[in-house]
Amino acid sequence: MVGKQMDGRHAKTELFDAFGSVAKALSSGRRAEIVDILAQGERPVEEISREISQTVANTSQHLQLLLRAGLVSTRRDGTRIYYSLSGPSVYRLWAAIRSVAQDHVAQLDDLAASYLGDRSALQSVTRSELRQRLQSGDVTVIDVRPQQEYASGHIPGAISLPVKELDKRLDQLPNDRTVVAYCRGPYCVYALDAVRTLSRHGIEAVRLEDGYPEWKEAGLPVEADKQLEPGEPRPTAAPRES
Amino acid sequence: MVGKQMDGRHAKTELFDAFGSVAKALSSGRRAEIVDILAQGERPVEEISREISQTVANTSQHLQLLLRAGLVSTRRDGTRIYYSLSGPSVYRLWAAIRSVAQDHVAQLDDLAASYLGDRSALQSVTRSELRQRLQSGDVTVIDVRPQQEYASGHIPGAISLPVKELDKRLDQLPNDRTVVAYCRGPYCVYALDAVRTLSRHGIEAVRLEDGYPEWKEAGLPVEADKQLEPGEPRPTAAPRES
DNA sequence: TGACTATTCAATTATCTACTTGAATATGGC
DNA sequence: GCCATATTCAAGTAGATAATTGAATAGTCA
Repeated sequence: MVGKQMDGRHAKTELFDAFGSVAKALSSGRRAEIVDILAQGERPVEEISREISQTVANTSQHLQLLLRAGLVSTRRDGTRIYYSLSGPSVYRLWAAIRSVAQDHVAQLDDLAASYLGDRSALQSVTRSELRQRLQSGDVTVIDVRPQQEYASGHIPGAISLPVKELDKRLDQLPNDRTVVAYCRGPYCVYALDAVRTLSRHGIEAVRLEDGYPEWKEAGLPVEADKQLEPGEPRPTAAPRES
Repeated sequence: MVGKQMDGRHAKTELFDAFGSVAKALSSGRRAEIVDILAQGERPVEEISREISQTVANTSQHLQLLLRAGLVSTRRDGTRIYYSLSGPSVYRLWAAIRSVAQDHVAQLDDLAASYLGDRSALQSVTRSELRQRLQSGDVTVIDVRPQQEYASGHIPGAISLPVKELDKRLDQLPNDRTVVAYCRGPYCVYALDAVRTLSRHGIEAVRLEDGYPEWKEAGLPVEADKQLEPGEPRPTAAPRES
């Protein structure tokens, strides 16, 4: 043989340790949050650190661990370093982890409820339902993530209406059509908050059952604004003057 | 609200820590090996400990960690406790980890080569190829895993011929038909060893590109010997007397 | 060039992990 | 009830991990 049965156990240990190191990269809740954010598109360190409520130094260390493990890659743009997922298999791994947690972690529903609030009163639509209703044109779809995430990829036909601006821009929404809100995924509060806000203002609103990354992963059509600067004119909701 | 924005960060931390704990369960190479074995079917502690070359006490602790994390469940049968994967999402998670490692861990090919040996000379067939050739009946398919694993599920039409017995039972194989060997999955040595052994003896042999769990996961037909006792008459290769 | 900003590095701390060893439980056969 | 076997528990150790703090790089822009 090729020197393999020489020490099969040692080689097997090293091989499976390599698989273990991939899992270890996601074994920290903070790194799981990072991957969830990067699933929306690339981000510089400082923004990630704000999202996960950690110091920049600590976030940088988490990111470098993810980088060494191969799950993310970097791109320098001037003084900023943008991190992104290395490929679609990384997102699929993240989705697989959520799925196991959903299926087999007893407390998960409680934890989700205490972060997301009570979802029982809020209606949701599936991806295929939304797709049909988009084609027949009888809904307004809003992307309630930060505009930057909308810019790096969104559902065609959706308008960008970040949940933080929702209160100020309610008048831009029709009140004779159902509004469908979507955000980062099944454990993101934005769409839920948006639906709650809209309902409170008498606008019929539902949410997409999961988020943009799941839509994209399912192979459904997506659209991106190529080069959008930070504080740029961006797609808005229904034009005021109409 | 429902007491959620009271401490959204704390709730988010706990939720994502729960996802992290799922990944952490697979962050040890030894536990990854355990999951790979349990993907073949349930197993008692002592056998698992032998497979992963660890003491029974240490293996037991790994298993209990997997149990607490929700990835495995147990069944008592007399004095033995059989561990098994809690559900299909756990296998999918394991497959997702391998896939990320394959795509993004630089040294993986080297590690795999040093455990599995040089695969370049050995032919493999895909699942769909194998399925077609099974239907046209022009191949002999052998399951080279330990017979117990064959018993708890195998490809219909395959015969059990554990790689450890292959040398003694070569005469049970036809030498006028191609033999297809399969085993536990893409990082299992058994099918590779079997193909090498058969080729050395002048029998045309190829391997299935991956293993039984992948076949089953793909939704292809499977077959199981329901209640098979440990040292029982088992399905054998071609009958001697024919 | 020099001030400014984004990111990384280095050193430290408290906590956790994998594995070992030896003893404790629990079940089934006699 | 008692022995044998399978599994778990408990205590200990060496090494790893997440987060903190403060300093060091490496680009940008005036």
